[in-house]
Amino acid sequence: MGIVARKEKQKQEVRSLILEESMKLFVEEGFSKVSVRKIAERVQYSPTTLYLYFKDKNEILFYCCESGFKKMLEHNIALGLISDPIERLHQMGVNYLNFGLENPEYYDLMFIQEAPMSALIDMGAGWSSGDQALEALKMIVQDAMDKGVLVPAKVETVAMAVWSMVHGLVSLAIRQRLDKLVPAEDVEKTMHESLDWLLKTMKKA
Amino acid sequence: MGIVARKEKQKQEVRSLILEESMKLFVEEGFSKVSVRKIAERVQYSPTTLYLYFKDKNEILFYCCESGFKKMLEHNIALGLISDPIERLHQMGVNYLNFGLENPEYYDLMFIQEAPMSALIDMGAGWSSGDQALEALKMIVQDAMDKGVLVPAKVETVAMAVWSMVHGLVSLAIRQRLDKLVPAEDVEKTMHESLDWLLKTMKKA
DNA sequence: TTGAAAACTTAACACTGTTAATTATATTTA
DNA sequence: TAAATATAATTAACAGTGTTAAGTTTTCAA
Repeated sequence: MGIVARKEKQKQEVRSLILEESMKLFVEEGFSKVSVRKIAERVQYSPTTLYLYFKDKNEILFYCCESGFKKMLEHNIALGLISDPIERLHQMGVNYLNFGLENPEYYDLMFIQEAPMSALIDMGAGWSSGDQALEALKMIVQDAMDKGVLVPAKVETVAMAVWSMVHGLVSLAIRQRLDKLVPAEDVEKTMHESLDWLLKTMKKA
Repeated sequence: MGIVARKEKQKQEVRSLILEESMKLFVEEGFSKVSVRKIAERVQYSPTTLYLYFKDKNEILFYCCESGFKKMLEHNIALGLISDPIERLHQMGVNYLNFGLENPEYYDLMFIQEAPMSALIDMGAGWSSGDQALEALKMIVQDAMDKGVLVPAKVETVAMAVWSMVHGLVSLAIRQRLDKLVPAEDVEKTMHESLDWLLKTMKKA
């Protein structure tokens, strides 16, 4: 049965190729410019062939999204070295802002577009990579409370607050809303100040 | 010159009709289902006629957005009655969450989609209704600091933090992300708890 | 070498936003 | 009132979208 294994491997290679080229298209032209036909042209297949490898466009977007999470997790590798929970949470926030601002197209896909979530529902699958990131956040918050540097509260409540805050910053920035509050050239600086402010404020006196 | 005035009035009536029907379409079918042809069918005009009244689809979206802000401001009318700045800020946040959850299609248009902002740039105009809402937020924050119930900080920094937080909550909820953190049936409750937590945390001891 | 299975493509449908050219309808002038 | 002119609205068309069904080519086992 070596032949069926090889075939399977080839199939996976085509799948990977499609996803790779899709993501290049994203980064180069932005979410709204990505179309099935353009992806097909890049991988040198007919547009309809993509439907032999993926259920629909949403499913392609979903898998791109997944690799966005991998990219994001890389940012957080060095995080374990920081022992102070508040400092670790702070650095996690800084990483989040930087990832979003440096990879707006990825961020859009992962947290703003509804297409990947629709695919997820269609597939009946779980949001494994996203869940992983959320678990990490909850654990840090829990740790901070255990060590008494955070006022005790429900973990989910605080985690939701922190996540919403950094997501709000990034998504408003990406969608050109924050420059209505401060001049465009001050947006990034003020975003970091807001994050600093939150961490300072929530730290137990 | 009575005749030219009447003509102008008629033109405005058609414009209003187009916008009204556009918004009905929004609420009924959602942002992604709104098309120039569907709007045209509703107002009983040919699709191309809309281009005699608006530059393009983005401009229609922009004006719909504007009336979304009007709707939002209505929620905040009773706000002036609350004298305690923290309590007022809190109620403003509650109103924001409720508006977003009750009018997801409007919210999408106002704060998530990029189309209205693109129109704004094309038109060279200002974000008057949005600016108004942001000014109100800044004033409350300033007031709270003046009255010593908030730790002094740059007003823009705190305003950005608060806005980002509530926007993060609403936009993550709308885009089905928050139910990855808590069960779907607990989302709304936990959103309010997060807001409560923030206000309690930032209040000067 | 033949026959079946897998991989891929072509043609088509029903949409999308938008422009140019054309027709119909008022309004103004002779 | 009739002809000329502006204004308003439409039809036809372009280039694009996601997706499905039917047909073709290629690959591989008997």
